[in-house]
Amino acid sequence: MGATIFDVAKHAGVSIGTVSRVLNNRDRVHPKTRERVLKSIEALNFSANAYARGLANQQTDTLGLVIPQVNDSFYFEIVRGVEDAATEAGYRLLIASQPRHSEEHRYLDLFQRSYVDAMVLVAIDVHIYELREVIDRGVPVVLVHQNIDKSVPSFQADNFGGGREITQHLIGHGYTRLAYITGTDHTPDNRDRLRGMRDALNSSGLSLEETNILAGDFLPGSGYRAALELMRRPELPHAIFAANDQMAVDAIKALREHGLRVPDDIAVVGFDDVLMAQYVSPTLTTVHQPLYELGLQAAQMVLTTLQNQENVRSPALAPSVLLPTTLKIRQSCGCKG
Amino acid sequence: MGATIFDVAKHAGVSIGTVSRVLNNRDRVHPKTRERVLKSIEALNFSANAYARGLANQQTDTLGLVIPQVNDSFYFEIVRGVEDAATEAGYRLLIASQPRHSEEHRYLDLFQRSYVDAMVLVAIDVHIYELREVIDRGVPVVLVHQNIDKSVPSFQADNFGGGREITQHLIGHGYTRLAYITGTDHTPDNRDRLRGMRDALNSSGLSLEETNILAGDFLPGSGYRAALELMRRPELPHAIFAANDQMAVDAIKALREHGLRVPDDIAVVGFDDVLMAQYVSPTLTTVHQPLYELGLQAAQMVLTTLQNQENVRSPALAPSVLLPTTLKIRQSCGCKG
DNA sequence: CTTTCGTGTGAAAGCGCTTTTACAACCTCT
DNA sequence: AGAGGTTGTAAAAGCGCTTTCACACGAAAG
Repeated sequence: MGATIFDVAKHAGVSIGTVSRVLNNRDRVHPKTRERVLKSIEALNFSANAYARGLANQQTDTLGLVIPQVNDSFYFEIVRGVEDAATEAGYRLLIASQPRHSEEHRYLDLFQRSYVDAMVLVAIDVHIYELREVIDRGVPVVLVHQNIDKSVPSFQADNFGGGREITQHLIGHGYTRLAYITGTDHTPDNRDRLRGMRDALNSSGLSLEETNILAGDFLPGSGYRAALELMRRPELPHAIFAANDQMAVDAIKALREHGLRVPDDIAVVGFDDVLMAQYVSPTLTTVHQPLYELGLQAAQMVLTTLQNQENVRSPALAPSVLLPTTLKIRQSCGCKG
Repeated sequence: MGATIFDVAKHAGVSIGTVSRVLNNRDRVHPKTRERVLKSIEALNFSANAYARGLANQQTDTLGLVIPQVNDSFYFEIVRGVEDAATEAGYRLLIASQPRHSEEHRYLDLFQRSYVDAMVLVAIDVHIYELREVIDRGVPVVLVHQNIDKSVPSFQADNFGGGREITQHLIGHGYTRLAYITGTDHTPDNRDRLRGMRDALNSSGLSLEETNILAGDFLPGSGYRAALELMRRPELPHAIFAANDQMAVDAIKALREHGLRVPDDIAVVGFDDVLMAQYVSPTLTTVHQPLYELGLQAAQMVLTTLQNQENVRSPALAPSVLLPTTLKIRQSCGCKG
């Protein structure tokens, strides 16, 4: 048990009120008194109990972060961004994770008890009315990698733009017959990437045949199966665009196992730019997502909202920020590596 | 602002003390009264304020976790383990990160203010006297991937055993001239892996020549340089053991760029079993570290200590747990893939 | 020399909860 | 029927802090 504000007061020969005022630079305290209090704080190695403070202040300087429970570390970059923003602003970071598509939202209760001042939700399936409840309580919320309602601010990578850009790149190679391996169907990530692909094709007078859309699920295995399926066809596409790197790598594996050369016989590209993309052979052309930035900016936004208390509950200005992706040109599309 | 215990009391027609007793299953409450209180809690959607509770209880059901600020996501698996253990035990997780070798320990102050009940420190350079202060305050601490003092419990991967095992495997291939690319010199990880390697060699009547120990730093780039250095020698070693996968992959890159085939001309193995090890070509033989388990068990241990308050401050029984690593045999050592 | 005003500080209430203390109400014996 | 035990509950103190309120003091004004 460390020293309390009471100990400091006694040591400095003042009242606890004065110590508190020194601590918070509230009101005016005589310079000499302040000096004395500061010395006592130093001497006793005093540090104000955040919980007592939270109770008295009705705010806790704590940011709640929810991330999906995934077995890869894809989301960790986002956490780093959020952590940096929180630390920067003098906030603590309380973390909860939960299964990606769980209906039960433990963290909502957790965060309510813990009185987090704001929340960042990463790729979490949540209903708008649950969020409204939180927001109406004065706790600003921001979504990352998810966008369920216009009234809740969100930060996402520009999946559409990324999908379009990488498709344009494939078209630039002269490929006209393209195939797409989908992610889980209902996710906006998957849909937007596909939309981007279609947009690029259409702009070039090309189109994506329905039969060249292969069902995948973002997980390893489905990329492999999709490639097998394509190889059963009389005619191979020129290039495959997989909704994420994991499936792209898997597809390449299947193709090579059947004697096809990538990118010479068929090009394959992915999405995400996971670390591994640089190390597979051939190195994988893909779209980089600004994960760190996403986390950083989302957290900064929500903390700023908090500081300008005014508009927390105003659904009016809920920006939906799209951060640009970057095309990472490597070997698997046919470019020199 | 949610309902308070006072609101519940009024709604149920009892005193707040009774509500508290129901909440904590303390003392006996008449079944009928309990029922009534429970209903009111339900009706008002009441959830006890964790901060008020923390203040009254002098404990906060919060576990503090410190992880190094690294730009790769290597430590994320540990975080998952810790998070699972915390959730399981009904604890919240407060996360702080800091530069790997920073002298300044923000988190100590942070955690003191926040009154975390226990702390898990991952790969953090910290002085024993700083920890003693914390521990003497009754906050149990456990170290992961670090072991600064016998009086503080720690969880580590068995780097020695892992280094020995993979070296034995190389020897089994018939390789006798081995080289080692070091990590940052002073880390125990690096030292133990090297010790393990030496041990295996000595047991087979072999030895590691000093000139075959190349200075690396765990970072990409140094593996590349070390391989270049080796290729300048009149005679190549049969195999290279790099202190981590990153450097191993980099070394392979350098070797291949100079026309050497891995593993035919020279074998290369790593340590860590990062995700990428499965995707490089050739796939990388390496040592898997039980990261999730490390985090899980460390957190479980520290929370158990907390529950059996007795021995928190007793330096007597501070177990130093070594979790076994697993050899991941892939292609880069010369085995069939 | 009294009145007014600003300045600095102490006393005390309150944040939401846990826990101790005290005491009614009801039983169970003799 | 009264003494002695249980049981269930209310009342109140306390956790460490912030903040309001009031007030003492000295300076400026009348």
